[in-house]
Amino acid sequence: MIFIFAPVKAANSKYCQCLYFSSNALARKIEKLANESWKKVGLTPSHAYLLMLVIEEPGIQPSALVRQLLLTPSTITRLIEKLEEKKLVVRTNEGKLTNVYPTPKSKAMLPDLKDCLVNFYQNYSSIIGKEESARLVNNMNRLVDKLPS
Amino acid sequence: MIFIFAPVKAANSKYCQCLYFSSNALARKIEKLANESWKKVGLTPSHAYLLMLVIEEPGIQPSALVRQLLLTPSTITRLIEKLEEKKLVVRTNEGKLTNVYPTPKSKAMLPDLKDCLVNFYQNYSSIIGKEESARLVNNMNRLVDKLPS
DNA sequence: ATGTCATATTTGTATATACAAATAAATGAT
DNA sequence: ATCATTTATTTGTATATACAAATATGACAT
Repeated sequence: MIFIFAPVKAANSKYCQCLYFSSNALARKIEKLANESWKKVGLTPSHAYLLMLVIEEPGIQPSALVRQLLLTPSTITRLIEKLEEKKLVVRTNEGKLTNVYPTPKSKAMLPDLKDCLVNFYQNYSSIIGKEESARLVNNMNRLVDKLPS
Repeated sequence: MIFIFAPVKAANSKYCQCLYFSSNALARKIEKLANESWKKVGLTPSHAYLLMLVIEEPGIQPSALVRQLLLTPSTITRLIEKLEEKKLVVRTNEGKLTNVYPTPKSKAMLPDLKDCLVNFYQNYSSIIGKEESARLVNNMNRLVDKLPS
């Protein structure tokens, strides 16, 4: 295959040997791919992951979502707010705790959400290979756990 | 070492086997580490990388910066605008092209910028190891180049 | 009981990034 | 020469995320 115009490649970048550069470039590309996969349910991947956790564990608290999604408390609140606007979750307050519950509407969406997840997985693993992606995911997670929070 | 409260770990997350989750979690942590390293020059890592490219190649055009940094044209424009406000670069227009030049102020900063780069590299490689990080960076770049733009 | 500290959540604000559309200039075909 | 297409850049707007501060509640020692 001949590229008349040079394709934009990380390998062509001066800073491609820097972890900052590579991890960001990768995350942005993956994000784009994931957005495609979750378009069918009209949610961003983050909202969809959070919603799936809520459906699987009704009444789950924001602090637990923080731990599951590795996002900050404020981000979790904002994600929940958006899902609440869309009538996909409801919040109840008991003392200082908040419980997040799915609605009938979102429970009915669960099969579609799982389809998106499968679709996304198949999508990226067809591009980069099942074993390779599994290996990379493991390496990345090891790193995440080593780095300071 | 005993953790009274469970640390937040990717391994504890339900979705830790998903590339979306892992790549984002990693990028966010790396971003935080990088922000620390570049605090000394008062720039975010993205601004600093862009600025270093401009200093190394005065007159470089936004389109070239897009290719080097794997960011979108609009993002590049916004980054340049901010550096212009800080009097670290200037722009000239010739026809449809734009040239970006460093200022004396930013040229004087180059050693500090490189220090930040070295500091960042030493920082993360002391945490995760030189070979391991190099290997990971290579894997990530291979992926970036495989994924559709 | 009271006061201090820790925990859970939300709110105000800032920021990097992207998409889509707009603008402008260059190229090429007829 | 003129018109359509491509290329380069900017602008308007939206969004996910985070930090810092605010709020509220619970726990615990005295």
